[in-house]
Amino acid sequence: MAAIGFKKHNHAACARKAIEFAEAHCRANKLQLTPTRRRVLELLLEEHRPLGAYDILQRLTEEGRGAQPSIAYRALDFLIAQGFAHKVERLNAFIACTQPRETHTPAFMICRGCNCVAEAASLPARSPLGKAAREAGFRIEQTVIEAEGLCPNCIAAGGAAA
Amino acid sequence: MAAIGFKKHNHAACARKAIEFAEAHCRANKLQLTPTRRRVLELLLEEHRPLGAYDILQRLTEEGRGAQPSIAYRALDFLIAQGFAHKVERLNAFIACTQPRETHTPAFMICRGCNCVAEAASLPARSPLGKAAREAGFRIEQTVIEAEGLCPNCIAAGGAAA
DNA sequence: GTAGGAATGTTATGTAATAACATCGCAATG
DNA sequence: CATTGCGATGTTATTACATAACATTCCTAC
Repeated sequence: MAAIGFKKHNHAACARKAIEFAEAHCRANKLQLTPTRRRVLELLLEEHRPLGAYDILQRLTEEGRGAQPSIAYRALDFLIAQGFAHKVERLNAFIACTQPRETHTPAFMICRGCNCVAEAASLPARSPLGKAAREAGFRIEQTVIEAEGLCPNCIAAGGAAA
Repeated sequence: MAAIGFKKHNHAACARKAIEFAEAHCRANKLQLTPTRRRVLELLLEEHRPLGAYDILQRLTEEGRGAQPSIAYRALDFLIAQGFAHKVERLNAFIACTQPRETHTPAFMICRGCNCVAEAASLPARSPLGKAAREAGFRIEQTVIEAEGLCPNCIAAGGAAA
């Protein structure tokens, strides 16, 4: 839980924190937060919306960092592996992690009105899914938990056929 | 819960039941279970694995039912809308519903060892996600709940680097 | 008998992701 | 200081997934 949710907040500060966390994490684990990787993380942090890999690629291209899908996918793979970003399967798109310091299985709330996404921490073990898995003898390694609907702002606005 | 799980079972019987249910549902709601729609459902029911849209399309083509993606996607859209099938977002693939009679939000357990998938019924309202949504004022309309890991058979087999 | 709606046919295009292989730069080691 | 190994990039090509847009067919209801 503890979704940072759909409230306004200080973007610049949250982005700066995330970058600092990534830097520290990479230093501590001898990983390279290379310019492209760092830039992709910055791009994701500028939004609380998911970006497609090709949106990112376009930005990179405009900035002269190469025009091939691999460029974007490789950076994204790294960011995801380190927990700095997540893939939103429902949208085939990517989003910066808003709570990178905790080990977590992210859960997303995707607003179909304004296309924003909030991240919550899920606890798979406690969910009905976790229970079903135990009963079935299934060993969960990763989970995708995504809800689509309307955020409070869009509900208030009577947005998108609420 | 109540995953039909990873056990062996009578394929033919479960497929027949699902088809019968679909027929009845369509009759009751004046919907057309056309030959292509019916055939796609049958194809999905032959497996407890997800099939890609293009896998299905290939089968349809071999059977002389047209070779364009739309054919497959339209049939799948119909089956999904009626709850006879689901999309597994993680795999960009489709699977027949194993519990069509209940209104449900499906949850999937995807085995990376044998590529089989079991369906469980999730209860979004009771999950951590449901709680987070209530706290955030988010109105859930649809959920994607998917777990990836190893099924009991593959664990027993020491399968795929268990 | 013809108007409307649902389903299908068909062509084309758009979007997402990966494969495969070459190269570069750096750091550890002998 | 050569060389080997590895992680990161560069580059070309291909594969996979999905939808747009428009024509046609077929049934049914008026």
